[in-house]
Amino acid sequence: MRIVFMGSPDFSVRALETLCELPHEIACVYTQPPRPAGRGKADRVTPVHAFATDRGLPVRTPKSLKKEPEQTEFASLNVDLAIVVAYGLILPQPILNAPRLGCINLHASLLPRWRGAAPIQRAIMAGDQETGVQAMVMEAGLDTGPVLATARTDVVNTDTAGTLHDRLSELGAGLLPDVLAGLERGDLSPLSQSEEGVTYASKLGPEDQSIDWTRPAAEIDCQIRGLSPFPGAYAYWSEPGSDDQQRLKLLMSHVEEGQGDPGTLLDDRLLVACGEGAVRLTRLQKAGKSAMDAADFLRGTTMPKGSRLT
RNA sequence: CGCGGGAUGGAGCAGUCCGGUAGCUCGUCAGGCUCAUAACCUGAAGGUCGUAGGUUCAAAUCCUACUCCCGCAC
Repeated sequence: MRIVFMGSPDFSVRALETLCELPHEIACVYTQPPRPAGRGKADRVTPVHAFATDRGLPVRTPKSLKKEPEQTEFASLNVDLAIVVAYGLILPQPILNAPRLGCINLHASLLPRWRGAAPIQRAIMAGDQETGVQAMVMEAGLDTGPVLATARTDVVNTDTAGTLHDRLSELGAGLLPDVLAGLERGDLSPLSQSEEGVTYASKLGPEDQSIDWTRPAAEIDCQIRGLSPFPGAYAYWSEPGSDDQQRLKLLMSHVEEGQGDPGTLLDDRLLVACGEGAVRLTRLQKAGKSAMDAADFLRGTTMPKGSRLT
């Protein structure tokens, strides 16, 4: 088949790599345009862009697909299928209609749960025990199309958004060979999504990152792991006798017994009282420093029992 | 030219302002002790102080350029 791949972040790269190994022709790779990002202000190409360039694949980076010239150009590729994995642009109906077999999307949740932007993080933050990745037929609605294939995985209490991201990326790529073969034969049976259990994984914002210590420990633990390693949950702490608050990024934790005034350190080894129970911080990062495990962190920073995180 | 922090034995840090024998907590190794819930005691090894120049009798420390890491913002 002649295929267009559309994707942007690291999550998509694994799928593109798999696609390269399959006996199909990649007509073009669409990805988000280079933008000023990171420190400095240099334009950065997306991970998909970098990978495609490396493989010598043609790349296009339109800012939008809503205008007719882009749509015409897309249609003129005359492809059988578009595979979309975390592309980051809305595909208008003319685009969806252009490929002979339509557009399929890989989405990192068990739909209809966690439709939208940040399904991996939201699944952990909500304490889901299981999640997965699905291939679906794209429709105009946001992640509403019928499902073609599913891979499931348990979410364990040592998972972070990072570990889950890597696993789902791998599982998603693994769905492609069978899905493409099935589409080619025309013998897949798309399964409409349930109308119940719909949730939306809204984009992460600053309000998701700050910790409310009055919440139960289990929820805070999920918040910390769901935002790790990126963008990170954070708390403020000031050394005893000092007024400067320093921002600490909290990257890993687990729930332990304990109770006290929410936010108070219950020992000198990073056990923090929550509204219900306590969390032990096991990996964290000071501003300007690299992330480190609790044991390393405590060699250079003393956080005595009784001091407070806010 | 977005703002800012940082690089010092294996780990995490102090020392830099005010130049003068490289220090702390841990780890490692050797010996001792024997139940101390992060065991303890004694001893030892281990560092051209990110790189390249410059100033100086003397540079981790002052000056210049560069590399790499990170926080914010985007």
